Amino acid sequence: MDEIIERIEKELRESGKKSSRTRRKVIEVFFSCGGHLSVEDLYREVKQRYPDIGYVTVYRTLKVLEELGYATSLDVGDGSTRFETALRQHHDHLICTVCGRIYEFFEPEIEVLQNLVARKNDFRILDHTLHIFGICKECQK
Amino acid sequence: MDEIIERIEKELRESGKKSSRTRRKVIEVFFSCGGHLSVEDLYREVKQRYPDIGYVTVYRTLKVLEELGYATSLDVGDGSTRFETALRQHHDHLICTVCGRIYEFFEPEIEVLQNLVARKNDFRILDHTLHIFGICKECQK
DNA sequence: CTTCCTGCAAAGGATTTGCAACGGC
DNA sequence: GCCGTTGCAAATCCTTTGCAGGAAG
Repeated sequence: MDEIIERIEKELRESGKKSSRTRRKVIEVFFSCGGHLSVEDLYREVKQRYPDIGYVTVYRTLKVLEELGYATSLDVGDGSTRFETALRQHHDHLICTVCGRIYEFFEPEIEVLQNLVARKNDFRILDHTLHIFGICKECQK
Repeated sequence: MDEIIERIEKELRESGKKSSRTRRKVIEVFFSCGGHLSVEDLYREVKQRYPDIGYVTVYRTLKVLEELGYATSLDVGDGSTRFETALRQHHDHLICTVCGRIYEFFEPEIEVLQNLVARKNDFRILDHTLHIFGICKECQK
């Protein structure tokens, strides 16, 4: 946990930015929460532990993390952007339209097929998102 | 073309809505354009042929079409929602991050694998979106 | 002491809503 | 005539920006 933050702070400095106390706190909360948080969600968590930190700072910190590659934004179609930590292996999402929960999966075969499709179309892949919307196990009961 | 509009108008009436001249015009333009239009795009097209139609009506008409299943919204990550006609077979998208062009593809194997993933997770699929971002053939030159 | 960061308020863009007039059935 | 639709303006939601003060290097 601390190593991650230190690595990020090091990269921040290397890219001409600064590592402030405030920013460190936001990053710390973000990584300790872990889920698929909206800015709103993260702000709420941050506020609880550090009441003096403002909304805009959370936004800007997430943006910086995304630039450095430590956060990934995803659009689940509910109007607000979600962010997740980008330290783990690539994965895709099962999104429950009833409760909003987000589950992750990784299917190597699908990845392979995507590359195939790209090659067939002379398309150079930079990124991809696969979102499966539906009803999760819990909500089917 | 006309059959489609008539089918939609019939469904509109059946679902307690109405089929007005204005709405018909918007629907007509939407289907004649065909691409992956933003509300802005469609509004511009509509305005050109029927200057009296308002922005909000385009929004609302697209929403109605989506409800009835004749339009699908997709988020390509550029801030505004795109809409496409939903009469064709399901397909996924290659989105060029340089020129913004959107290409379509369909890979049955991927569909099968998605169903497999869902089954493994006891997840009932309602829908899915697979967006591959990258650089298209044209823009690689 | 220069540059970046912070927090507030204010601006911005996309989308939705309230409301009075209008149009379909 | 009743109820959905239209168009305008205003409101709303999420996100970004301007700016003055504060902190980092």
